[in-house]
Amino acid sequence: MTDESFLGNALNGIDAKGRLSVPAAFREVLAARSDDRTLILAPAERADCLVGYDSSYPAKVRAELEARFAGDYSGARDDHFRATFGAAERVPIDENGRIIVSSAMKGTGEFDRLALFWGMGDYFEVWNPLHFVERPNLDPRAIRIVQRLLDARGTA
Amino acid sequence: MTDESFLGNALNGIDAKGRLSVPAAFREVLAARSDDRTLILAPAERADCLVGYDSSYPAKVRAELEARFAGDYSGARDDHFRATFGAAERVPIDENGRIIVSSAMKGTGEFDRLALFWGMGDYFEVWNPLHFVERPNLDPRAIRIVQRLLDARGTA
DNA sequence: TCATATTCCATAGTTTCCCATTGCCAGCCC
DNA sequence: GGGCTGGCAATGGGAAACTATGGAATATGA
Repeated sequence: MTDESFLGNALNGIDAKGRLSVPAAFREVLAARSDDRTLILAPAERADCLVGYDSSYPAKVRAELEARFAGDYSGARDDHFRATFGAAERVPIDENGRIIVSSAMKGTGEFDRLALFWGMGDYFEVWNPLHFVERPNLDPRAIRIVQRLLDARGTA
Repeated sequence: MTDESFLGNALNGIDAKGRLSVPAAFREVLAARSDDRTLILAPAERADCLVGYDSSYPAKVRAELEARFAGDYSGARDDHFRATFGAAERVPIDENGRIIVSSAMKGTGEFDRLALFWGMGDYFEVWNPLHFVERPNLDPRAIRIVQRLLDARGTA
């Protein structure tokens, strides 16, 4: 089987109802990894963007966290679980391949009208493209890709 | 199979009669985990909030506690069991998806008019949102999510 | 009998579903 | 090679369904 990694990128619009098309290439990877039509969205740990996974992710993270905090009955353990699960969402993908970006996620990702999907191998990120291109220390070739996508949309 | 974890969050109102809507997403997880229309509410062990879970979960809690206190025949062990089980309640979910928050639980969770549901993977928490946002050492992104929810309600 | 608690019904605001439209790309035929 | 054509991806709008919540009606108990 082909290795199911999230590759590539796409710039899609968020409409007035909060609807956002998931790129077809990513939908295929999601379907190959777990066969229900949902994905998991969560705040990224080190950037103001979102991360997306297939729906097998919560079980994996739960196992990891429980191993890591085995025997730890402190509040720190609880705070970790809070940040991991309470801030994430399970989002269904509709017949047209779209998800609804809740207002909470819109706030966390600081989106306005556009969302940039960016493959990260095991998962993908969803950015406000305007933040992406201003990120320092990022490969300038990646930034140029996004700038061309923005230009193709008509400038902003 | 879809992994049934409690993910996400919701801020709902407690009305004059003590009625509180359980978020639909959590109701689905509860139903998937144990098909009766009730949930268990209990004081949280390490924070001034409540924890909620489906009715198959107490057995798991008991197993965990027994492992944790294996060989411990002190009063501390008994006090833990007292706090965990005696103070818990089984609460029915009505046709509209609501529960009644008893005055005991209102006191334990220190609620006034609003209740914050927060997913923790295997279970969920119910907070007075004003306490949640003041919790030190909690991920600031989680706090911002709740602050936005509070703002959306009209400030308090 | 009165107060308290519970069930039932009503409604407003969203959200979800369904169908239509547009634009792009690939392949095919001429 | 140029142009036609078919399929799919992304997007837009309207209608139906559902969530959260308020109030009224009925039961329950002191």
